[in-house]
Amino acid sequence: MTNKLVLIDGNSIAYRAFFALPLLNNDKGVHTNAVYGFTTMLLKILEEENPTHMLVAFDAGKTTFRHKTYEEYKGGRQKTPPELSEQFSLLRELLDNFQIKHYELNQYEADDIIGTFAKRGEEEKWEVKVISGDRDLLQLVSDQVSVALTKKGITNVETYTPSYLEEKMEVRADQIIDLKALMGDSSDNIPGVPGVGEKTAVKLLKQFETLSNVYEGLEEVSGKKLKEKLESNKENAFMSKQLVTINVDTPVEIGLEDVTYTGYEYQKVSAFFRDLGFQSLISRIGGEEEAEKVQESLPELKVTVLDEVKEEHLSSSTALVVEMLGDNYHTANIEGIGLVHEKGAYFIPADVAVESELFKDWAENSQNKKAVFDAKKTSVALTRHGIEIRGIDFDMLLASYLTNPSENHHDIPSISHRMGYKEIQFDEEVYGKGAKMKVPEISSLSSHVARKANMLFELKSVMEEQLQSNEQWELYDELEMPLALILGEMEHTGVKVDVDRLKEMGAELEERLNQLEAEIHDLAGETFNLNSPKQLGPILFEKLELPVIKKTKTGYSTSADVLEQLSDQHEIIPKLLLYRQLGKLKSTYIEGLLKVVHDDAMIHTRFNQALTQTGRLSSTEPNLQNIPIRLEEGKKIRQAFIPSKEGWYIFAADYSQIELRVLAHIAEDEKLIKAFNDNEDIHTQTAMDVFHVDKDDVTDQMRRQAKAVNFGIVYGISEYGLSQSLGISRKEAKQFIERYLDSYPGVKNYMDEIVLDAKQKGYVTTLMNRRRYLPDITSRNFNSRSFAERTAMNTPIQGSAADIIKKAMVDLHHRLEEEQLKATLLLQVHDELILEAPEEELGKLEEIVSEVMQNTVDLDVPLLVDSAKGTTWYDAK
DNA sequence: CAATTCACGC
DNA sequence: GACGTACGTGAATTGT
Repeated sequence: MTNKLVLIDGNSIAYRAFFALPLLNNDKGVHTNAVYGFTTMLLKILEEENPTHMLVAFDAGKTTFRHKTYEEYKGGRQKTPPELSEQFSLLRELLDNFQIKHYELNQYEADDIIGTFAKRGEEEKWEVKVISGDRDLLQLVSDQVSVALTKKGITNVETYTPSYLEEKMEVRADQIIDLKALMGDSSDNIPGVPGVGEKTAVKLLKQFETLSNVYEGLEEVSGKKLKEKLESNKENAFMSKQLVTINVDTPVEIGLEDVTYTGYEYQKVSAFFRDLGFQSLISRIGGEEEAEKVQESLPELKVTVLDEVKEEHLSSSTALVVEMLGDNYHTANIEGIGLVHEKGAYFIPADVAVESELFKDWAENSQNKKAVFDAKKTSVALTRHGIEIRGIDFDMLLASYLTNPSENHHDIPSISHRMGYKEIQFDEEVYGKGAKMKVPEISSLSSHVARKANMLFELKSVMEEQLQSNEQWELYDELEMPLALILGEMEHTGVKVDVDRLKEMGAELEERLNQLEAEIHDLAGETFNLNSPKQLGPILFEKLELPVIKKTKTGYSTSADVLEQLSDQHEIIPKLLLYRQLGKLKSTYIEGLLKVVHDDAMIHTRFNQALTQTGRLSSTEPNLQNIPIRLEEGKKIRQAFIPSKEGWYIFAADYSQIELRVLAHIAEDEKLIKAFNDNEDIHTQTAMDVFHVDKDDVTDQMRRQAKAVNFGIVYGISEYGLSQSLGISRKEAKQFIERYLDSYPGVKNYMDEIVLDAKQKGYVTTLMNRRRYLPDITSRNFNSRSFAERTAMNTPIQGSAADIIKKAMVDLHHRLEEEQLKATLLLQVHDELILEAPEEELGKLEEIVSEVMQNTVDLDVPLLVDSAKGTTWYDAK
């Protein structure tokens, strides 16, 4: 079998990839688009070509031997964008991980290195393939050497063989140099013969074969002008020839034997992809076989699988992993437990652990310190098996989230890899994913779980130090850690649902939806899938000829704001809007909730405490933070949320305008502070200040607009966003914001300062030192930078509000225990807390909850709390 | 199974 | 002046 040498023009492909792809940012703020594009190209080559030898050549430095011939060589070129140049080191890392040789040589270009290797490969009668975006390389084409040029995009290439080249270019490969010499090349600043383009050059070469022949037979050239041009640019033409000629005898210090390619190691490459956030590429390179190989190659970790737990297996300072497959720890089975401490690494199968009195006693003793990943998950899972874990003194999940919230993968393997420990596999590699997820045999399982515990054991102190040095220890230790256990209790307790009521509402909705569907089909004159925007679009905008207001990537937009603008144009529109509204209620809230109700009519959501960039919680399966409230139809869903015990009530307490109060406090804006101290209606106050009118002259319209501006401030929306929400022009929106900032100089000052501060430090912080990194704040891209600036202004506001309510939860939990109340927390919805309590506690509860929430922090403005009780969530208003 | 569109909350 | 515009979760459709 003959050898196959693949030569890649590194710079050229990197450039192509960079400009073909949007400027991707990974979550650390490093641009990766060129690396990504390069990688997809590389993977394609490896799959299709099966090379035995491979080399990626790069240009070195700015000057080359060609500059001696012609100083202006490549003159006038735009300098490489910094967003690209910063990717070259990653590119080299990529190649190292793939075990592909890369090379550059001072004073020479990538072309010359490629030419030299192509020639050497040719001499050995190897098959050679060159990959580039640079047409100059076509001069290398021969019977042995083919050249693939990138077309549009990056993975699309056009492969030139001698015959294809001749057909396409109308000259032979050996004439390419002369062709270029005549034509010149504006991108390399090569003059050629001015006035001679591709057409003329091809014509001349067809007639004369070579450049020298053209000049020797100049008399026979047809056309007086052309003759003159050739005559007077003879020197340029020959110099150009010299410049475009690839040096096939470059003094490279490596030879063919140095570019042997024998394949790459799955583990290395997948770890690199994981670091860069190339998730999609991992599955592309990953096969089960490779995953198994990796496991064999992992370094030893001696794990003892226990069939009985004994004293000697336990320690007062242990890393503990309670392993479950799947995300939902309210239902998932425990597969086993990993323990690592000074005496060794152990794996306890689930049934052994759960039945062991010794293990239970150890776990419930707070003197035994446990380092875990996800304290909430761990405690809920153990609680389900009758074990109340105490003494958790480290949560890697929270530590990782607090030190680097922008990271998307807070799991033990990902964190370990980021910290430089690669001797652990990803869950996906061990368990598979999706439908293929399964528990492996015990040796793989125990080894993987023990390795996780081992990483906890190894990394605890480093991560703790990081929290300390970030001044986030208090945030971690006194806020998030205690909160995790409180949230765990809330989740485990669950919320009771009136299933019959839900079903009743579902049946009612069903009827109304059927009726509406029939009416809409009737009005449209045909039946179609009402839930398909793709089918609805043509009916509204073609058949019924309604004006097109907005388009999406794939067709007409039929979103609510578009439909609202059309609502008096056709009677079908209001019906559609109603259909959508009711359809949403039925599918998401009725059917969605029914799907997750347990047999005992309880719902157990999961609060994600390590997800949002601002510090807020989120809620899943189901999301209980977006149960309808604005429209009466939807609000009725809340009638299905009821107390879990007879004679109990739902009790709800919410902060009034917490974000704006936080803004007043951190911006130290006197006017805002005064407004809150005087307990003014804040939107009316804003309207008075922005429009310079008296309280009595504030119209509903003015208050509405002021409210939208306040909303914009709190959520960090742009001028565009404000203009959309108010239905005004961007210019007007801009004026509103300016008038707002003129009215509140303290706020203006804060906004300016926080952006400067973020630029200088690279991150912003909240009241309790939560961080958000903003790498884009110095971006030269207007959009990225603007977004980062708005985020810098908004995150301290929203994040501090999140800090405050979290602290209120910790304080309240403590207080409820202290007062020995039966009342218990059920839910948190960003600025409100939902509890349930027996009737006799309601009076006391109202007092306590308000007091705790209002006094959990001391701001320059009062925090106001509204509370209410009811026999359902709906009635607690 | 992933991407797209839409809609709900704060 | 263009760019594509608060953060989340989830459902349905559609194309791979």
